[in-house]
Amino acid sequence: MSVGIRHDDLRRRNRAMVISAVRRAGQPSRTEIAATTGLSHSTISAISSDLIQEGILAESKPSETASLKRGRPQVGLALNPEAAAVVTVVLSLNFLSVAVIDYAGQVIAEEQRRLDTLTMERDELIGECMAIVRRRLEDPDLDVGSVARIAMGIQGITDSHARAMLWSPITPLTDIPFADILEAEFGIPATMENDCNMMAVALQWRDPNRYRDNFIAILLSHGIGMGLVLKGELFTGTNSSGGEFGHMIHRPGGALCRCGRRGCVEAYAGNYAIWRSAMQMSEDAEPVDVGDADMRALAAKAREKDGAEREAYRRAGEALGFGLGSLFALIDPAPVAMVGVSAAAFDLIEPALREAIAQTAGGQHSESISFDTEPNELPLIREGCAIRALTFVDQEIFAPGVHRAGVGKKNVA
Amino acid sequence: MSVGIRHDDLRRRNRAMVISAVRRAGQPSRTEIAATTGLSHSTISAISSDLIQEGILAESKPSETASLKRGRPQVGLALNPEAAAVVTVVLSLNFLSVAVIDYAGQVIAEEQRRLDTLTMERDELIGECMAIVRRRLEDPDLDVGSVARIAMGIQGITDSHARAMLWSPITPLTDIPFADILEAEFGIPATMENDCNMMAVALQWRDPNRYRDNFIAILLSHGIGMGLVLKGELFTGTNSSGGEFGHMIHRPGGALCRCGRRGCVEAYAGNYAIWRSAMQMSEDAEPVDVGDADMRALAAKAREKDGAEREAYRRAGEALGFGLGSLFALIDPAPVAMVGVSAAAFDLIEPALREAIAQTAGGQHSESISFDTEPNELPLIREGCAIRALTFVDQEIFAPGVHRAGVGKKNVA
DNA sequence: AGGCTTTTTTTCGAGCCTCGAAAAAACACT
DNA sequence: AGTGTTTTTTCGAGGCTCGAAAAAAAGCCT
Repeated sequence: MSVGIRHDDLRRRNRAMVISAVRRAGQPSRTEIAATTGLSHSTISAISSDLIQEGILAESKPSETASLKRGRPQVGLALNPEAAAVVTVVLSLNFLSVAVIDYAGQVIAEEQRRLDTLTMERDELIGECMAIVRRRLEDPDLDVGSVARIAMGIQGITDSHARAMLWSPITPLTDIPFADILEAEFGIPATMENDCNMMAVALQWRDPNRYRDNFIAILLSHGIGMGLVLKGELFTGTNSSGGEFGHMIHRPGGALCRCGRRGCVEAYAGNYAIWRSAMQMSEDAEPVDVGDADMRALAAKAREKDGAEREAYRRAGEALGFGLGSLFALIDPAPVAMVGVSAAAFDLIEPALREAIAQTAGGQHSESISFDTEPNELPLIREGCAIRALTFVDQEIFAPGVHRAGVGKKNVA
Repeated sequence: MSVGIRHDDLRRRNRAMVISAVRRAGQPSRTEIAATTGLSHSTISAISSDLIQEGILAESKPSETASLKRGRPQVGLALNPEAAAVVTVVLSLNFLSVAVIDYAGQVIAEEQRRLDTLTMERDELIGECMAIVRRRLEDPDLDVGSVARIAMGIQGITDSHARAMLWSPITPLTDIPFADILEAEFGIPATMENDCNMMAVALQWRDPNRYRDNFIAILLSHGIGMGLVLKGELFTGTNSSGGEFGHMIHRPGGALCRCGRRGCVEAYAGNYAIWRSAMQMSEDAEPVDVGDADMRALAAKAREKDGAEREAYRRAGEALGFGLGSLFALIDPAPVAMVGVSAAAFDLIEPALREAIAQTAGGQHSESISFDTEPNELPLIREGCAIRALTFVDQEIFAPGVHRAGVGKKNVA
């Protein structure tokens, strides 16, 4: 079965545990770390001493409130911002955004660009992505050698190994191995992440109380995406990024979906579907791209008076509700975050959604279903990418299996 | 987050690894174990020497083919059958079955009983279960002290901690904490497992090549159940045993399901649903219990000539296909095992099922979807329970966190 | 038969790692 | 300045795994 535990793994894992504890807590003292990890003070002392010498951690001021207490004051441990850096690249419809983030998680540089993703050629699209990253890496203020990871996020389907974009609504192009391309271009390990998965990662980071072990992040935008966390871990499919919630079948043979099939949840709840329904177009009408401003206007109209607009949102809620109900039948109910422009219209969606859920098996524990909304997905996606990349550095570079990064390599004094 | 690794955990885990390697391989030599676990020969030697002295393992003849080779012959290690025993209890419609199984996995005693589960009172049902277990435990041939675990399996929903039956189609009774009752009665740790989950466990055990990391076991019987294995681990819901595939919504507001809701997959594909449809009864008709013999006759009739019977199976296939398609949209396609009486009629179901799947997002990787059928669910459920219980003994009793079972306690010389 | 080769298993010392106890350090309070 | 309190480091003990070497148990060959 799985492989045995070697003796060296022990230190590796406990090192990773200490780093992770510091990343979570911000400026914990050694005593606090000992408490949260369950390891002894001596062990924490030894490990943190190593990490400080390697330039991964740095001592900082203790937490302010501590000065009121008696006894030797706690010494805070913090991530050394200069220990490494990561780059996030978020590619969304007509928009490309890059950020450089230090090891402590602070954004130290960023750049954004508008581009016409829907019509760009393959080489052009890849070229733009490479160019913007190169510009950031050539910044004289940045020590390129310290960049340890690039995490790219994209709306669409990625493969389960986070290497390639398989399909995306923002471009007709398919199967672009962005991770490999980035690695070849810059010699820095890279991943290609799904946008909704990164939203889920970010939510878990922002509010670990609400989003801990099991929760769902749903992107209500042009398409419908989902990031799913089960047992505290991001759930991905076996071949792809998985969680194609938007393409669960709501009504067999029903409305035409952007994916070419019929009756998907998205064909009722995606922006284009709501628009199509509000305009009283046929369910077979070709999906069209609707701007955020138009969607906001539509929501306003639906709030104003009863009519086709309100009915369109009602149908979207119904589709989402039955979809969630089916999902909940499989995994049991969990907190849900609705993200994206249509999350701002959740007031219009919610009644029908709750009504539909109540008709499903998942509805029986409806008390544990609660919804939160966040209209702006981009900051979440970037934050998720950053956390993904930083966690990789924590675990794979600063706590490697072979004691490689140890003695010799001091990134920073 | 999660807790650090103490030094003692190391031995515990490697002990568990060795035991598990022996259980999988049957009679591996120390060298083989070293190869599969990745641990050194010295470590394996030390651990297996401990385990033999504690009576958990025993040396046996080497594999027969080895005698042809030169060099010191391998000594096979096997589980000591007398090291412990477990009891499995499987409760299904009108049928109760108990087995006592030795540590090596051999059935050493069993007993079966017919009873009218649908009409029995709570005390009566519990009483019958306790009585049959007590009879087996009082068997003079059995050393009661060696019974280390009771695993009970039941058709229906159990809680996620495997303590209680929450709801079951075989009885109107609900919320029976069988695990607690068994523990209180016999002082032996017990669990209450879901039948489909145990089917999945058994399939993984029987054919680890086909059923390894991701697969689905579906019970086609009176109701529709599912056991789901993802990333090699049984997937359960957060509140319940989860995987209520049968109650995903196929057609919102559609046919009446036994659960009282409308449009569930089961309301089209459960035995009662196929029967109802074949008899051209209304979709609102109250679900009735259909015997296995009647179902087999129905399938024969459907094969014989086109008509309402064949159409009923077609509809069942369609519902299952769309349901699987939605499931595959979430988790990506995986091998499927169809179990239960209607699995014998899978030839009637499959065409419509494949057609429906092809219309869903999950259908795009249809090459990786393959179906296997197994008409008889009971042996699978019992086998799953046995493996569950034995694995528990392996991990929690013979490789405990605190080095308790070590020096003092010799179950057997 | 007896020595040689081959393969498996055990033994032994070295090197790590974690832990508990005790010591040291750093500050507040009196 | 002395005392009390809390945090951090130091130190020795005990375990664990590993690699190398030795021992064991065959078959093979002359």
